[in-house]
Amino acid sequence: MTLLYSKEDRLLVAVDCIVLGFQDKEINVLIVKRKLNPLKGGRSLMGGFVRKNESLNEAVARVGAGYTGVENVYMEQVGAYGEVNRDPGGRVISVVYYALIDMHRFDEQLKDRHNTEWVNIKNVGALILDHRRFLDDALHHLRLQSATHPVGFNLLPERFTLPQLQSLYEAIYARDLDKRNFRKKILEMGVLEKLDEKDKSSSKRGAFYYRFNKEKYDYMVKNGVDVSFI
Amino acid sequence: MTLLYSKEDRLLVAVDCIVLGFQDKEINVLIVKRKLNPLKGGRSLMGGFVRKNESLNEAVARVGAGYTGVENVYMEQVGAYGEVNRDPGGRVISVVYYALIDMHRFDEQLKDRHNTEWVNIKNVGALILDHRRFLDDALHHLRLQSATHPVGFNLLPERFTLPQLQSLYEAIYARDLDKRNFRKKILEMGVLEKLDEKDKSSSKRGAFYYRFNKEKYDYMVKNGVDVSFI
DNA sequence: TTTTTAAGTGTGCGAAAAACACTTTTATAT
DNA sequence: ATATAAAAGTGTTTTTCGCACACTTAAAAA
Repeated sequence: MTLLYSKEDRLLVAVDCIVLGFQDKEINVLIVKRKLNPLKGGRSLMGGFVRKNESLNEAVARVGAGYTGVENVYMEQVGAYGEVNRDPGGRVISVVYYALIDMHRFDEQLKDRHNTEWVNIKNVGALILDHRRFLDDALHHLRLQSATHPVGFNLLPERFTLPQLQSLYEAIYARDLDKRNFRKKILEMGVLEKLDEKDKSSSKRGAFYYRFNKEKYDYMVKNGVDVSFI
Repeated sequence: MTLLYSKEDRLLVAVDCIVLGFQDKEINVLIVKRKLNPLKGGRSLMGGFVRKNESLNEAVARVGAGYTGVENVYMEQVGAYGEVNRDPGGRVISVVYYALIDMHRFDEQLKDRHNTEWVNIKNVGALILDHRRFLDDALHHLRLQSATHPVGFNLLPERFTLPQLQSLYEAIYARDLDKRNFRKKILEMGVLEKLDEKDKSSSKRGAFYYRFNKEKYDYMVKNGVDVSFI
């Protein structure tokens, strides 16, 4: 069975995991100082090779969890990159994903261990190989995805306020949004639950917490109600 | 240099090429009777393995041209699929693309040689492995892409009529469009050139030929004019 | 009790999308 | 020559949606 394709070339397949988080009105990406040659010490995304007995999804979840300590994370595939000489270390096909995590769940201890740091996406600068392109493509994908699907909530804690949510979308789209229009539209969709408690950390008055009702959203989608996002 | 990653597993990497064409108001996909085991004789998309010294793009162009005789084809990547057991013939990562071709350029002689046939996308039915999912994902991608980019023209000859173009978009979106609204919108964009000649093949009156002016479109995009499609 | 600061709230206008039906052209049939 | 048939071509009205816009409220701190 495993000999059927025996004459074909076999290649290294890597996954690269772009870990994104949101804090203080900014989107941040986890950047690592690369541990191996070539380009040891260079600023890099988190990558790893796909093993014979794991799927792409399993591989990227493994790599992501290794650097963040967070499991069961929302991920999207950006695409596969396969130029012959994209990696001077060898012929490597790279499949790129981005992961959206709640930064509060990030395991800070892993930061020193792996030499990672959170960098505001506005200030990332150059990265090794074609990683800068991976990041740009991922952010482009995220913007498209955010406009039609409720993916942003994965970057927030379970309970969040409307000002927080607005600043998240402002960070994703890199432009200011009108407060009244934003609130009107997001509340009209009917997938946010207002809670009784307030977050007082950023104002005297405090802002009510909300929660995303995924069950209701899924139900609406299943029944053909079109729920387009912001 | 090539020994740097020597301990890592190497995998088979395939490209699958979904060849789409348009004729008689219908979108068709090229389906092949598979030549090799396993699943020899099954209804399949066109695939091939990526060689050590070719990029993904080169591989898929090679595979596509082998079955259609058409080169320099518009292609889009759909994604990479990497479940461990997706192919009973071995551990294969598949990177899926779709190609949009003008069916008039298709080399009919290759049809018999490779046992291919054009099938209306409405009547494709079951395919081997996860190819049915590849096709569904590709069509989804094509719909999104068509709404924002002028990709449909790749499915038409250089000269086409507005009724043809409309029926193409109707096929892509699988719904009827209003003739007046369609024509108004597409002409207002200012990227179609009306020619003097008429196509008389489908009506007594005849319909004027048009041509897509890619240079003008690119110029408009470069200068920030947003040209959204239908 | 005054001040400060962010949270919260409603309306009106303009542009774009969607609905809608008749006229024109011309080959073919009578 | 005239009638017919069949698809191409053409504008206007209505509706919807996005976008601009400014004041009030709550509550801690001074």
